[in-house]
Amino acid sequence: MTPNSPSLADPSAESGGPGAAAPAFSPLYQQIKGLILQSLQSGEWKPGEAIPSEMDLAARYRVSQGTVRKAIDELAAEHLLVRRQGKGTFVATHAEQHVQYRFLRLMPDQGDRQSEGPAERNIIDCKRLRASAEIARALALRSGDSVLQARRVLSFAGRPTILEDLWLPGLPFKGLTAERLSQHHGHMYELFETEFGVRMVRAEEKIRAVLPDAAQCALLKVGRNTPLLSVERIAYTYNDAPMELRRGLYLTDTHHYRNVLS
Amino acid sequence: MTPNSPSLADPSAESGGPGAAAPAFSPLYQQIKGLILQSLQSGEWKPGEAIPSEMDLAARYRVSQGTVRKAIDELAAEHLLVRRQGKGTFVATHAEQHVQYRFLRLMPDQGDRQSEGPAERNIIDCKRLRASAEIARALALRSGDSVLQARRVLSFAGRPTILEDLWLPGLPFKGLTAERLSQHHGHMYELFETEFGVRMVRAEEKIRAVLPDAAQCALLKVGRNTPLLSVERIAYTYNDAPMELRRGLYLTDTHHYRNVLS
DNA sequence: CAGTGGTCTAGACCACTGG
DNA sequence: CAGTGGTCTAGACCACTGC
Repeated sequence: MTPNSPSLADPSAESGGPGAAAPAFSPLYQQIKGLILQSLQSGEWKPGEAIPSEMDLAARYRVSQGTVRKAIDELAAEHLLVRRQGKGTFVATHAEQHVQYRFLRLMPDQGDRQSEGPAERNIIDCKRLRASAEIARALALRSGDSVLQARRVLSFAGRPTILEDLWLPGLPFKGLTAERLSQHHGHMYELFETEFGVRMVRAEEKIRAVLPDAAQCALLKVGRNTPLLSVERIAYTYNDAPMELRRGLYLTDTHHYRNVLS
Repeated sequence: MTPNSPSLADPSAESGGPGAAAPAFSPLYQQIKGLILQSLQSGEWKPGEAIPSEMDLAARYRVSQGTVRKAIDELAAEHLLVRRQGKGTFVATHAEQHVQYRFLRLMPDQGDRQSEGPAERNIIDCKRLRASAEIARALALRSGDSVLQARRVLSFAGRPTILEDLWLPGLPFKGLTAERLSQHHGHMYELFETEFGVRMVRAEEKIRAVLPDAAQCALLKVGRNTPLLSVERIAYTYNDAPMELRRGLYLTDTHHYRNVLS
């Protein structure tokens, strides 16, 4: 293959118009990355499974192993793939012990999550309804589209600590019910993966300090003057499609939201 | 050089004892990375300056360009170096427009920071004192060691929004005064870099929701029942040495703390 | 032992910057 | 135009896993 010729895919193929972008050189390994991404999206390789070896992929795409390697490097850095020396490269999954809490940043002030024990999950509510304009915008739907809303409380050591409301697009999550959620032991994103083929790969959170309303007080068993962390999350699957809106209230008297700036 | 022989540095050199670690194979590029890191710490290459070209470094360390490249790749991923195609590789600095706010995650709900305009900074207080046990622990000092404490208010569009207390180890920041802080226009970490040779490279934050005390209310001009975001930060320089403890109170009625989970 | 990912090299060529 | 980082290749060898 001629080096540097964008022959596998051409991201410069735009609709044109005034002020169209420059020729947009795209390195080979980026194109390979795109092809691997496509296979991940299409479900050719499922979460937890091994993808073909670097040599196999190099042969398949007619490039050198080093080029495939660089593509996989980036996908591994984005946590879409996991490399295991001597074994292979695997599709990342939420059903792994050490990745379980990648998206939950609330930590106990003393000790770690191990010592704290597993969270107790209580589904309060789960129903289908029509998306409001606000929900629709967040999930890239249209107002009135079917959405699934759920509410739950997470408790640590018997103490209610997190109250979460979440909204999911109705179509991809057809068949999800309160029973299904309650019966499932383990993490929600694990269920989404195995039952609905929806893998969350990235999320954005907006955090504020708020005071709870009466209903929230009752569920968290706190007074009206207890300041709470409001955490609004939008989670995305492959190709940046929003797949979940989640609004959490965190009690932060014995826990804190941990963040690393780098 | 013989491949894979850890001849440049030997991280396995430990104090021994029972349960001492295995031989600890260390790849060449990691050793090169360590050497570059040393040059950064020692100030051989200063923030904003270019480091030698990849070819020069390869010759200097007697390895191939590819090995140097991989070392630089990691340092660039950690934001310690910045690559600029056609120009060179530069030591990262806080004195760059697009990196200005890497450590401040508070964003306006509407618009971006550009439209909001620059923050107004008011130094309330700045004094030297002896470290309490708590402060000493956070900064890896001993109780009673000299520390510098400062308090300031940041306002956006004339509205007080952030109240910050910060503690710095006395020794590295000898000569820092309230005047120096007030006169400096621009960012604090920029001042630390240029005036004291202390470059912050990483930080950890613990976030909680709290209610303010009377003094905090007065400075932020809010009522006692206004929930605020409490952000406790420890910032680290090279080699993970803590160099700053900062406690911030953020008003989140028109702003939010933004975080990306990936 | 074969198969996997991980490291290292040497060399060619490309894209970008600035004099 | 020379110098820099960026890409790509081909091949050798190392470290780790599991049969």
